[in-house]
Amino acid sequence: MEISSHQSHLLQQLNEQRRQDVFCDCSILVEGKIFKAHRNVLFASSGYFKMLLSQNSKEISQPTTATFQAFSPDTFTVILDFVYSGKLSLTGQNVIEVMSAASFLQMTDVISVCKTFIKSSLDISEKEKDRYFSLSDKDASSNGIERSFYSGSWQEGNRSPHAHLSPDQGTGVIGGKSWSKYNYHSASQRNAQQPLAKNEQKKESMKKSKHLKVSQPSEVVHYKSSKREARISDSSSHASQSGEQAQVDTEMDSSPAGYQYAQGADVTSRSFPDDLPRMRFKCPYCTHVVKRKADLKRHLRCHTGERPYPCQACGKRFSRLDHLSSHFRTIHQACKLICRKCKRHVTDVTGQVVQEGTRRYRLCNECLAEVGIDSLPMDLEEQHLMSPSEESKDSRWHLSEEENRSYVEIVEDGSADLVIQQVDDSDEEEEKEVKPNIR
DNA sequence: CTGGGGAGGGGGCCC
DNA sequence: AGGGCCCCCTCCCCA
Repeated sequence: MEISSHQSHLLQQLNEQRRQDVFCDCSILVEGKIFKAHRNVLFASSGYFKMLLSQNSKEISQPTTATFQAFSPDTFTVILDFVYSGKLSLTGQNVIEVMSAASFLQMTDVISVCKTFIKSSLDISEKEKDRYFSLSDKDASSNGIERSFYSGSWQEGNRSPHAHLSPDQGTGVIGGKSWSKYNYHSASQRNAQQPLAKNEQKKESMKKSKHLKVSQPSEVVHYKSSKREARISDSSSHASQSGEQAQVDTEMDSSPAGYQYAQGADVTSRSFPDDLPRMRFKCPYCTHVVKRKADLKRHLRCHTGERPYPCQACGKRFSRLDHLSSHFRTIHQACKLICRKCKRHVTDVTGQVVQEGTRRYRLCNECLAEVGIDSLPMDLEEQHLMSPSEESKDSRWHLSEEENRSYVEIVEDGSADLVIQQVDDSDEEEEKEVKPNIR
């Protein structure tokens, strides 16, 4: 016969003992703050403590002390509260640090919940954007053009975005049902439903497979092929690891100088010399370590596949605003003062901008003559396309009815019609509608 | 088949 | 913290 309340009661009792410092045989020093705990509980909860305490098991009569500077006392409070209660108090502000700490402490359940939390957070932010575009879609649809791809992920399963618990509010409970109610879409799944210019679809479909792979944590070790990443991975001998847990374990085991499990070891000071920044943020998906939380947030997008910055002109989505800006300048604004044909430097006088579909580039007058284009279009409708940076300053991808219409028309117009325009480098660039107008 | 160029993408870091 | 720039790498296309 099993009494179901026994486990929770036992944990409750242990937590009470911890709070009252009863039978605590372990002290954890985090940035000067001392946490009392029970060796047994820590041993059972954390791979890190398991290693640490098993090394010191012979000295069981001595109280164990561990010192951490890799995370803040607040973060460790969240971790320790989880260990003694099963409840993980995640917020949008602390999730990165908690995940980083959990990775350090080898607490895979916590890592998983953090990942789920981040995913749900990304889903919500994506859905908020999607909802926005969906609202804009009504404008587009009213013009007779369907753009159902943005709202597709919602309709699936009749879920409302508001049915989701906000990551900033919720508390996940491992082993409970609090998280199971979420039915997440991976970023790659979302991508599959997003709009693409016709000429991009083939390319994107190839890249999607990459993203699908990335979105599977168990395969992340195999994801990177760049030399840069290889360099990072080399330091911890990850080549043969296949699973996420194995990866985490290896990080802890094979670091040459850091992560040593000695009594009272100041792990961070061994890992990072004094002249380096003390706080580092480790990616839970790979071995990458960054100095700033913002950089980790940015890096995480390469694992989640989140692409929050769509190009207004062609619909292609980017994970970073600067990449979108670069794309927009290069592809749609013809910012390079180089003749695309002969590669010579051109000016407003010596060259002109040529428009091919949504793509714009420059040709020198000689190459223009060679191609056989010698006149400017006469009856182009005006089209206003803000650069991504201007757009983000303004209304954060807000599409007015007018802009929305022109955007949709451009996306739909995949023809390779050539349109020549006068070079206009002013910030308030007035672009012309794409129309077949070349003889 | 191969080399060059364009475009995309990731990291570091400054403002 | 976010934006943006620079650098580097990879992939793809094309001659």
